[in-house]
Order: sequence, then structure tokens, then C-alpha cells
Amino acid sequence: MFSKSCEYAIKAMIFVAQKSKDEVRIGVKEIAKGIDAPEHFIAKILQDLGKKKLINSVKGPNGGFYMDKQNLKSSIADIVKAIDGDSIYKDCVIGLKLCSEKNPCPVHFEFKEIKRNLIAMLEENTIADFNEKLDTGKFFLKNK
Amino acid sequence: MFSKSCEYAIKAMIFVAQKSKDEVRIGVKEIAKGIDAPEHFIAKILQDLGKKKLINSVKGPNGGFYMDKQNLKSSIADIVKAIDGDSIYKDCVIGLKLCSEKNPCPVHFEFKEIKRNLIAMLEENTIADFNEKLDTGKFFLKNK
DNA sequence: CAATAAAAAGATAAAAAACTCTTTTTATTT
DNA sequence: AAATAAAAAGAGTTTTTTATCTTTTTATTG
Repeated sequence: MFSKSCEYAIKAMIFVAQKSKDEVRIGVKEIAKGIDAPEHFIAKILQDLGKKKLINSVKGPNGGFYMDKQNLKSSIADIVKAIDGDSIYKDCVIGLKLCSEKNPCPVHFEFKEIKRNLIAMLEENTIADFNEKLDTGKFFLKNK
Repeated sequence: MFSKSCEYAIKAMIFVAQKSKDEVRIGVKEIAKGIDAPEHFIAKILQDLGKKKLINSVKGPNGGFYMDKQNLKSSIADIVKAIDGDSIYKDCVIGLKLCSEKNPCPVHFEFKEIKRNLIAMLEENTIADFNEKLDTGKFFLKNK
């Protein structure tokens, strides 16, 4: 569904949100360990998320990544768009360039509903929402 | 959503079904042209689909690919499983190995419904269904 | 203000996916 | 039975994605 980079990005965003309450910063190492991702790879992804203003960072001693109130409002859709682009929004599922409402491929209308629901879900669920869920202790981010 | 190979596979299956009514065979070249896919690449995919009994073929002069009645009952799910595997069925959307009903990741239940609908759709829609649709002239497989 | 610790940036490497080319096998047709 | 035409199989190559390693920049802290 999503690229590995995108999976890491979602996990990292949720992880940083969890750990960085009141402007506390978390380093790449801790994030990488926390979400079981390769350190330098997740660093690149975080840089990218930073450039796209989905996450904040400061350099130097005691620096690291954190999320402000605005960042917490990011939806999964925002992360997916930042990392994988908007192909989920606009591309035909079987890759036809000309596929559209007027010129539908044979699977077009079957997928239309599915995509509509998927996109709605991606847009409605924010990092803040997942944050709250994790706080209940009934949800987990661990991999092993 | 699906790999390029899987997109080609779905297109090829629909295309062959369309063209191969009453055991007429179609060659790789025609298929490749018909769905705008690289010839030798789609050949590999067709071989694969053949081994997995989703499509039939005969070698030699006048040979080619065709689909029998049984083949026409294949669902998109069957094609996806054959080419991309069953990761859509079993994998966590953010890639957590331990994610489950008992140990859900923060996006688990949000995606559960989406995946359920997606899978239902993939399983319910068969090649024969799309075949009929194309016959109405209101659906297309062309790319340019 | 020097030392340090952290992210940012750049460059390289490995693995996987997409694609191509060549040879072999095998039905069919003459 | 020989010629042929097609898929099957095998062996690359290219591109993209994933991952690692090194250097640079910069904010903080002592």
C-alpha cells in the first residue's frame, strides 16, 4: 500500500509525537531504535519531513526532533502525500493514463468507493488522535 | 497500491479474456501492444500466470494465450495474490510485525474496515465481470 | 569562545523491481 | 519429417528503492 519510507515516516511521526510532549526533543538514534528502523535511513526521511514542515528540529547539543501543536494536526494523508506523493489520489489502480470518469477502466467504479473511503480515513485521522490512543495503553508501536 | 507487474497482470488478464473468446489464442506481441506493456516483461508475467493456472497457453505456430471458462472466474484478488502475494491480507499497514487485534498499532482499526472493503471488492469482481463491462462499450483498457 | 553534540547534506553501496535480450523447447503446419 | 512459429526458460541490464557511511553545518553549553 505504502512505500517502506512512508511506513517509517508514519511510525516516526507518531513516535516523536508521543515522546516530545512540551517541546522535549528526541534524537535520530532514539527514534530509530524506538520504531526499529535503520538510523541513517530514518534520518533522511526526518530531514524530508522537516523540509516539508511536518516536523520540527534543532541542531546542536540537546537538539533533536519535536512536534509543535500545528504538527500534531497532520493527518496520515499529509504524511503519505509528503513521502509517496499523491498517486493514491489521482492514479488509476491498473495504471491507465487515460482512465477517468468519462473514460473509465473496467475496475474504475469498483475502486472509486474504496479509494473514497481510504482517502477520507487518511485525512480524518491525525497524529494527535493516535497520540491519545497510545496514551490509553491499548495500542502499540513496538515491532518485537 | 499494486506493483507494476501486478497492474500489467490485471490488464493482460482482462485483455486476453476479451480477445480470446471460444479458445482463440493471442500472442505476447499482441497482448503487449494491446495493454501498452514492454513485450518481454509481460511475457514473464504471463509465464508466471500460466504456472499458477490463471491463464492457458499453447506453444508453436498458431499458439498463444487464452482463457477457459474456469480462468474467467478468477477474481482480481486471485491475480493480486499470484503476483504481489498476500501482503494486503496479512500485513500491518505501517509494517509492524507484531500488529494484531490483540496488539493493535494506532492505525489498526482505522484500516481494518478499509481493508475489509478492499478485499471484498477484490474477491467479488471477476475477469468475466469486466469482460461484460468492456462489451458494453462504456469501459476502456486503452492507454493512449 | 571553544568544545561538543546534534541535524543536514553529500556520496556511496546493496537489494529489489522493472525491463531486455538470447537460447531452448515444443506444438503445429506443410 | 522438416520448417516454423510461438511460448518457456535463462541470463543479463537498468532503474528505483532502501540502506550506509562520511563530511559539513550549526545550535548549545560549559
